[in-house]
Amino acid sequence: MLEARDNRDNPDNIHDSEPMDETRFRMRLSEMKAALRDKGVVITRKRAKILEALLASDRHPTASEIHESVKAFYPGTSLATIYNTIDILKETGQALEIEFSASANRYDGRIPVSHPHLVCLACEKVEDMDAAAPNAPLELDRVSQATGYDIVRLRTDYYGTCPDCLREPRADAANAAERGFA
Amino acid sequence: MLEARDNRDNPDNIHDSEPMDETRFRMRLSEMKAALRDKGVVITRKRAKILEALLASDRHPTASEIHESVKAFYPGTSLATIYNTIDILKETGQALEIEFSASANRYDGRIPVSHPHLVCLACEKVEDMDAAAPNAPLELDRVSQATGYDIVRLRTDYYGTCPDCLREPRADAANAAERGFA
DNA sequence: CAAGCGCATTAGAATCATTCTAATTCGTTA
DNA sequence: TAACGAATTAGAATGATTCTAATGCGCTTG
Repeated sequence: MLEARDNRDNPDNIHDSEPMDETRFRMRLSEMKAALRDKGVVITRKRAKILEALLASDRHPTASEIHESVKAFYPGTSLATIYNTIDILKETGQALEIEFSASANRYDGRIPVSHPHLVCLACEKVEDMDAAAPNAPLELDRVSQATGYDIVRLRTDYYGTCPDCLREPRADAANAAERGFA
Repeated sequence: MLEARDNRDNPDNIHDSEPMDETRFRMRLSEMKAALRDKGVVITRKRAKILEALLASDRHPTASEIHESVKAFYPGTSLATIYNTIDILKETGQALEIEFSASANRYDGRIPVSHPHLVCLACEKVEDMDAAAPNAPLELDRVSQATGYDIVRLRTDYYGTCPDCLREPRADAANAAERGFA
């Protein structure tokens, strides 16, 4: 998690955009597989690749970005399979859907519980913000009691321009395209 | 319309779902018109009706709900006109778009600055939650400084089931909740 | 090894909100 | 009244997602 930039010295750092390290990646991957198997879901090779693509990206991939990743290994893969698998992940609580209407939805398999996101309007990437996450359950209770709602999920997103895009501003489209998911 | 629930006695009440009173409605309406005219936008009769429909609804209407309202007065109105006017309202900062990918976007013309919403997954209505709004500007600064982003907008939504739907669960309630947001 | 069952996968069609396009109409001003 | 630009229109286009119906694959059982 802290391999590229070491920002442990900065107490103000409240977001986490680092790639997962190998250990964490593998742990989370088998956690996901176990959770699926518990529900009777068969882990096919394609499905395994979809889980890997979801975890490997540090940008919160869209369905079609995952599709591209998987097709590198299994060229004949259909988009429908990606959506099917994502649905299973959502149903089993193993992935979080971050909804956008202007562009494609993005998915978080690393931290499948509600937490704040940083959304860059220039390059469209989505980063996790860890700081406020622990408060979330308390917050749900507080709002439930205050409003009479039965609150089950909280969405908190901050929209703006990320440091990279602030540094080298370009046409939004070009910038977004260039930073395409691998 | 909604029967006026009197919840002034409840100090815990932090949401506001009441219809606007006549005075507030008219004030906000002329405020919106003035803001548009300042930008050189002509207020046609249809556009005026669109603004009224946006303000009159206490559910944060969708484009097509506004369309239905306006068609009662001007039957030939096209959906494109609704979207055109909404675009102008967004551009001039007079309406807030609440994005959903699973269903149609909803719009808030009453409080056009970012504030928390309560989203009912059963009946899909969106209510304002006033409590935390004053903190928003500070929050943007805090997050900007902590993350290096230039944060311009904050979205906070609570998803759950509203008191009305908790009281009388409908057949499609569970269905909508499941499909809507995982 | 063969047969059969059920889930996984597929291509392509369908859906739905939204945006675009190009033509027409309206309102204002000269 | 003429003429210009903005407003409005119907319908086509778009793009993400979901649906459908057929096919394929892996597993189990005999």
